[in-house]
Amino acid sequence: MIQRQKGTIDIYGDIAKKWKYIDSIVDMVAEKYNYGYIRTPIFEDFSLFHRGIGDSTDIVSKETYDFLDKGGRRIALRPEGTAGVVRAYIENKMFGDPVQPKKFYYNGTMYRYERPQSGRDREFTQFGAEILGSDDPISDAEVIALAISIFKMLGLKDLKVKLNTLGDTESRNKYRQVLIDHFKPHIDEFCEDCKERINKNPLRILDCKIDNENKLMKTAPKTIDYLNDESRERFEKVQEYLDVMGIDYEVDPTIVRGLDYYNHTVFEIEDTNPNMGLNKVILGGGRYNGLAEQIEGPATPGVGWASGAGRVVDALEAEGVELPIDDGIDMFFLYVNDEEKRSALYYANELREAGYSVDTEFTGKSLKSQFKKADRLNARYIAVLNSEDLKNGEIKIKNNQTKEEEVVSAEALIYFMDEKLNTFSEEDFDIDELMKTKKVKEDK
RNA sequence: GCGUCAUUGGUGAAGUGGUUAACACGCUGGUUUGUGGCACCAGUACGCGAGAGUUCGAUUCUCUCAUGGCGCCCCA
Repeated sequence: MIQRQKGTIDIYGDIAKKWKYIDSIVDMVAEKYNYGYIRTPIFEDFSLFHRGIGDSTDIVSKETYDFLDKGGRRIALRPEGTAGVVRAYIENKMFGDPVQPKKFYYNGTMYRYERPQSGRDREFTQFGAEILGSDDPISDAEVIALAISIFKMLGLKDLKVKLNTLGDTESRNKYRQVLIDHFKPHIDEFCEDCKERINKNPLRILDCKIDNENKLMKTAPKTIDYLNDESRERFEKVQEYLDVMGIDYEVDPTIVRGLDYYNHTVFEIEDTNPNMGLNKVILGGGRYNGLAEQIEGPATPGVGWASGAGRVVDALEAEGVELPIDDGIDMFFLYVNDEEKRSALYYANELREAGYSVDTEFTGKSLKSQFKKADRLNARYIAVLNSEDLKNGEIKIKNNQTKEEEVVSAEALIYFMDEKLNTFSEEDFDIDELMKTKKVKEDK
């Protein structure tokens, strides 16, 4: 049997509804912040992700899903969204657009060639946002605000923003050296991986799970202490702007990005719910002023983030958030004979065009099993078609909650549905409650 | 790439080197010729991830592969 590829998943049924709902919230909130939807190719030239030199070059090529196409071109499936967006910005000369900065959001599948494990598949979905063309800290703050808005709108509550700065290249290099000087004399006390990391990417020692109790970790120098004035001021501004928007955050000196094009602001958002397990980070991002130049475009400052949709689903699960996913259908048509079947088809079609969700029997099973099916589909009403009734221009409709049955004129079927399903009841809208929440907002 | 545990029907799963692979849910039909969700009865794996080996005989033992879970590396 042909099975799906390692590290891929099929999304369908109720889970698919969740994903669609998340997508719709991302769209809605991003549009409110005036971010434009961008869709870049899933495959790109390998070198887009394998540019230049740096600590992480080996890693990037090791885990990139790449291949030679029939023309001998080296193709990579995109491992992340940012590089493609920056490439598109440059290639389409969007830097020439009079409205700057350009603000983008995307949502799509990404690929990494690695062994699947908890929360990590080979094909996975990320949504993300980028601001290109602004070096002002307001953009750092806004992009974080957008992320928080999306998560809040989804119903997540246990959110923690962790913020740090890597400073500019000068500050970063200085810090890097100080860090090496700090760990090097005692590197024997650390794990094998850290002994590697001190040469390849010393910042990542701070992330080590094995050595995190080592006293040198706590006494390790902090990036903040090695910032030059410009970098420090910028970091303070980012915090100031977050304060203005009332966004809680925590400065965490251990937040570090693996890739070397990051500078200045870096951040992560965690879901702190105890049910989350090991993978608490649901979003990561930062400023990448050097990236555009690395891919041979005009120097363009940028800041953005990406969030794994799978992790967000996990977070919703962990927090027990009930998504307002409308399941169930308005009407299910039952029939037995062929004449009734045609009527089912006719009226189902009519109701669908009037905007109702309707289904009917396909397999011609017993009435008993049709009732069961209607229940499974969570039908609010069941129409039991009967030749006798149809002759009189009538349809028997059963309310599947109350089990009450009434005979309705077939002509007035849509009117019947309008009356039953389309009216606002007092319970749907609690005006006082709405006003109360509005007031609280205004008081702030 | 490394380590580790797993893989039995539509689903959850039990199980043994040897005539019929439990049990439950579900599904189909019937009791009840076209108003169900209850109850009872019956049916429901030419098959135990794939391939090879050991054996008189393997779903059960061994090996290889595939996939999954967890962890490591790495994490954009």
